[in-house]
Amino acid sequence: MADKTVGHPTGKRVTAAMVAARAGTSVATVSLVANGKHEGRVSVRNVERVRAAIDALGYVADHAAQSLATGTSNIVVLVTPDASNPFFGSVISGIRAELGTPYQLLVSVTGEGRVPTAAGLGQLSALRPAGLLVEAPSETFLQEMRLQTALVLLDAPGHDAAPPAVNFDLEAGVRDLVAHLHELGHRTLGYLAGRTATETFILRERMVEDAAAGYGIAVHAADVAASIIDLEAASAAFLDVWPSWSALGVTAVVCATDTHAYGVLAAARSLRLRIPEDLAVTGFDNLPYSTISDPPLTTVELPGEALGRSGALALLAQIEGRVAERPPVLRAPLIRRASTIGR
Amino acid sequence: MADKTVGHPTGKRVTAAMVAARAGTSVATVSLVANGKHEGRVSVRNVERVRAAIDALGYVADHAAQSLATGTSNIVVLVTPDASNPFFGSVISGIRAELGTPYQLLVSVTGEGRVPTAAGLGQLSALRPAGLLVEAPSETFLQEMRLQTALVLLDAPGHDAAPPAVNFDLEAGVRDLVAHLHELGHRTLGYLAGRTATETFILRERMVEDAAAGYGIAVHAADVAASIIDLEAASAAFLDVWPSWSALGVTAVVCATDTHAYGVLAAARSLRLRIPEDLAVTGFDNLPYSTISDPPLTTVELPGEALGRSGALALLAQIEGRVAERPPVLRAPLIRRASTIGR
DNA sequence: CTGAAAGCGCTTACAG
DNA sequence: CTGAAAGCGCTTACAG
Repeated sequence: MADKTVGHPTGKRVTAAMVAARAGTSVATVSLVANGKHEGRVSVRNVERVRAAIDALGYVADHAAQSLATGTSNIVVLVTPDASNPFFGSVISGIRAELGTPYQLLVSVTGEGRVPTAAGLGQLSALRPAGLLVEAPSETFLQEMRLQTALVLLDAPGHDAAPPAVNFDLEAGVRDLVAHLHELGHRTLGYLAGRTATETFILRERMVEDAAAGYGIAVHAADVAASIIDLEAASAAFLDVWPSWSALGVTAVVCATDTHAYGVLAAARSLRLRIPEDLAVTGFDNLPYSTISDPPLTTVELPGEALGRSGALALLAQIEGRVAERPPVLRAPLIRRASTIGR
Repeated sequence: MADKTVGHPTGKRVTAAMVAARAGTSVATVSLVANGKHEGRVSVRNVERVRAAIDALGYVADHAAQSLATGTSNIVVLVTPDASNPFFGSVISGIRAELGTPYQLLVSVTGEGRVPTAAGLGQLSALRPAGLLVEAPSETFLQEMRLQTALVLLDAPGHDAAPPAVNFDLEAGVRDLVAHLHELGHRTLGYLAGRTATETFILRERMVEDAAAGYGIAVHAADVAASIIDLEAASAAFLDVWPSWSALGVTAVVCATDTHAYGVLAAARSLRLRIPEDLAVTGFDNLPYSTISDPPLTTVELPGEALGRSGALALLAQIEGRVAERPPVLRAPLIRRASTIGR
């Protein structure tokens, strides 16, 4: 395996022409065999010779040439607003698990939670990707985005038609969350969110407010002045808003992500607030760390790996022209832990 | 910005020929201007007309054609063994911060902590990447890898010559860690590691053992039977090994990563072990979660973002043929928290 | 079944 | 300063 390049000086790129020469066929035949399109078109003898030559030389079709000739590529691009959130890692895992080897996953981080620029979109389009997966897109992004490429949205509530989107069923989870807090006696909530204009975050907040309204619970919102999801920024934002929230009688704070909630835990500790006695805290995600945080975090679980998997499957169906079933809506159950119910 | 494609039916890819037609020049001239190689070679008038046409049509050079013609591409590939570790996210952030817009970052996860296959390497090479960043490579990987591409290793201890590698100065951090544990009275350590054959993990273990030997401290090692860095797998591994460690008199467990340490925290809780009174726990990474874990985690900080930044800078120097200074060795300081010193 | 040839959309000597 | 043309390495009708 390690000596694939033996027989040819290293540094020389192996081309179809070299394979053809060795196999004693034309380049066309090499292409047919290399792409498995030889059934009934290439003699068994030549198929074998070409295969042997491919193996011996370690030939892999040049990606650029191939994609120029076919007008497409085997690159799947994941556009994501934020690489630092660990939720993102599980989504990648899920995508890769379903995508398999024929495709290369290109992660394009729009950066700092911002919308990709027109130039960025141009660059993406210039790659002629086989397909695009766009995570938590903003409204603006969706408008600017009109590529002629297979496209699936991940966590883009309100967009389950065209392009297809894999979404979470936040409704049930949020309802359970608010009911849970109500049952524990909370009547005034704080809601801490990131400042990104991402649909899914806007929706989380609205859903919490709607559910709370049903119980006559008041909700006071505050934004984290950071473009990415960041524990320390969330901490600072909470320290900032706590005096006013405290005066308003806030007894529980619902955070847009677990990471925000961790920030609140850290801040609350520095304020010597007891959790949940003085303040209950909840998140969204159910990151693995929520089991070992102090205290463990009550949260609405968002299955990132499943999101990635379903998205990849939907995209593959589209790429390969198969009839795509409507992507699933993923359950987002409430996980009750000590940050609301105590130990 | 949103109507860049106005004037031409959407779905039509804009080519240099279309730009040339509109500007009234040849394609060659378009190429020169688009690539900023027009100084003293294209009349001011034509530069302007081409630029106007490029803007009007929203032209972006086709990536495949460009890379076929030039023999290279603007893709930088990050090869990483594990996307689920949040440490990885900070490395990506750092890389992107330095790489800037001219390059596209392609993240190739070798998957499950394994070495990439020969086929995988072939696929990478077929992309003609501008450069490769390889995170925590295994020995095998380095042997199979002989691409004619700019290459920088990240966290590849013992490989700071050629290819260049950005490494952590683990020595000092580990020495401080072991001294710290010794000072607290620990004389028998457990060492919990992942099973991946990654150099950096092997080195961490050896360094701990060496430092411990200096103090006459015994070290008992155990492996997590999971190919990726995973809290729950680490938890299970610890539950498995604890009876024997306990019998051996282990009073502190050093973990190869913070994530492993979180697993130990979770397991210890289920065993009702008090930390650090019954068992001290430490990690490597200093993930943000280590401040809000129960208890907060003593750990050797590995600056992931800085790793990514330095790696990207070294790679850019190589790509652009600049004289590269030797990449820095990054400090990895010991962070003392309650998981060893108590509250 | 087979191969010569056109074409994908660029870049880059080259001749003018 | 300018453009015609070759060439990058494939794939795919097409003619045989």
